[in-house]
Amino acid sequence: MYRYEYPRPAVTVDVVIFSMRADDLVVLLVKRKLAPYKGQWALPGGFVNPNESLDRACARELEEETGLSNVRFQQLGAFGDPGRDPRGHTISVAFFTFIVAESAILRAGDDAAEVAWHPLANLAKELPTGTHPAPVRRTKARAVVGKGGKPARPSRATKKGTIDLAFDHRRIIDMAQMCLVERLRDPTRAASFDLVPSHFTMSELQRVYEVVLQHPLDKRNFRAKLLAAHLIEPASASRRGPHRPAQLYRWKGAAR
Amino acid sequence: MYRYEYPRPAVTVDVVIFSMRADDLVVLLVKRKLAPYKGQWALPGGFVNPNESLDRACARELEEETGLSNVRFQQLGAFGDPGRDPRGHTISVAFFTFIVAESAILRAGDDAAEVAWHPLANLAKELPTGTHPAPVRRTKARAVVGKGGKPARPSRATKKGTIDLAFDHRRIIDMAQMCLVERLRDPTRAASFDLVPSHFTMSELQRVYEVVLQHPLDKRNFRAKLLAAHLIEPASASRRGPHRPAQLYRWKGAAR
DNA sequence: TCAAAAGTGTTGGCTGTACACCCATGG
DNA sequence: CCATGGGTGTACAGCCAACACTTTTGA
Repeated sequence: MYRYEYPRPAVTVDVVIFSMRADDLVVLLVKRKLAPYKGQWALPGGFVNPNESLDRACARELEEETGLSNVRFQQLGAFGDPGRDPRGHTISVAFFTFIVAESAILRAGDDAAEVAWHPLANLAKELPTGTHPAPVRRTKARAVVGKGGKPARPSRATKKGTIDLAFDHRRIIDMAQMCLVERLRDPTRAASFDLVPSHFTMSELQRVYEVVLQHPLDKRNFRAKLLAAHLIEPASASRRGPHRPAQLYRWKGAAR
Repeated sequence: MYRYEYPRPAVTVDVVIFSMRADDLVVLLVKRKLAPYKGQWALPGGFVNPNESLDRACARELEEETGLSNVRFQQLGAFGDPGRDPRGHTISVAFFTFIVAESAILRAGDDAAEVAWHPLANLAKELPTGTHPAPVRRTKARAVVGKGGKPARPSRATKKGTIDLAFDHRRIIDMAQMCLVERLRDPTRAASFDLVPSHFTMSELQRVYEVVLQHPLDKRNFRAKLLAAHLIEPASASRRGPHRPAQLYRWKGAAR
């Protein structure tokens, strides 16, 4: 038992980790082993320890619940509406980032019954005041890329199979997504995310952009803009499949 | 006494309110009546009450300590490094905004011995790792505006008269300033601040921009850009001093 | 030789920036 | 009539978006 002269809200951290899988923008979620929201999917996160910085708490909770380490985050903001946690007044500081799903070895631990990537499209939308909105549902695994220029309209029918998240985590994810899109517009800021493996082709990087921004990009413009930023440099050539081999690039300040 | 099963950090809010006075960018500070940092200047702020949203806590604390109300904030982020508060682990959620100093009626209350606007230039700089940096000191009340294009270099000598702030408040102010500058670049976002009174001339608004951005702007470009955004509309003409009268404008969605 | 992805330049529109002179007023 | 700030337009540069064909490879 811990005693304080004045009441204190609890403080948690929550982590939004985006990635791309099969041309879908996905988020890393854990299935809660404990109440509240037992059995529901939620963002990895948990309570901040005494004298622990927010960044450390974030890294620790992520490691405990998903097995991931060595991930660099950006702070998204604090969420403190009363009622956002049924256990009582809880303030959550949210962080977000983007990593390469393939390089992430997941291991459910601690309060997590399960860890998995979920396409954003499969998550039930937050009710934005008023009627319950139709959940987004894609016709195919292939994302909006190449769909014409505008994001695909979600189908109108409330298809079941959409996942309701615990707490206000859907809202946090929405804000993180907006923030991610914002950062991607500037290549310099975008470079602080692990959008692609250490060595990558232009097309690979471009595909990530297209999935996150939800619209197709022009190959030549993309290439030109990125090279103009002088953030990447050529490495050695690759080959693959029945195609012309592509030039590999790496980030300029890269250690490996 | 309040008891919890696990230890909890304390949660506070801090408010950075910028304004312009005599061509200086100023911040609203309170002189602390209580320990820690008793007698030192600090941002208005304080502990979050049970079941109080962060925004409400922010508004309440501001009102209690400075007498200001009806101020709309933007969240800056959470600051939670252990050691930032000598009383123990404390997480602060910071907010910021810009208001018109002239329309603000200040009244020190609560834990504040005094409330006052302070030019940013008078605040001691944060030590950025390494040697103690020279505090900024302006030669005149006139800010950097018209100084050539680049911000003025601070003089090298550690002039006394600079104010050391409590806690990590200097750092918070620095981040808030960066964020404010960022927002001002887009007129749409800038409109969410009270940069000028309800009716204002182009020059008045431009002067605010120049003080915040710390460099002079071109009159014609400024005017053109702002009118192109369709955010303001002409009101009725004014006159003043021995000059040609200036057109008054107001924000388009404005109530009054 | 075919399918599939890689690679490559130019153009037009828009946006930002630099720049100088006349105007209306009060004193 | 003069000092003071108000008001106006144009020209160039850089950035972004649109656009189509050739190249290289494996099958």
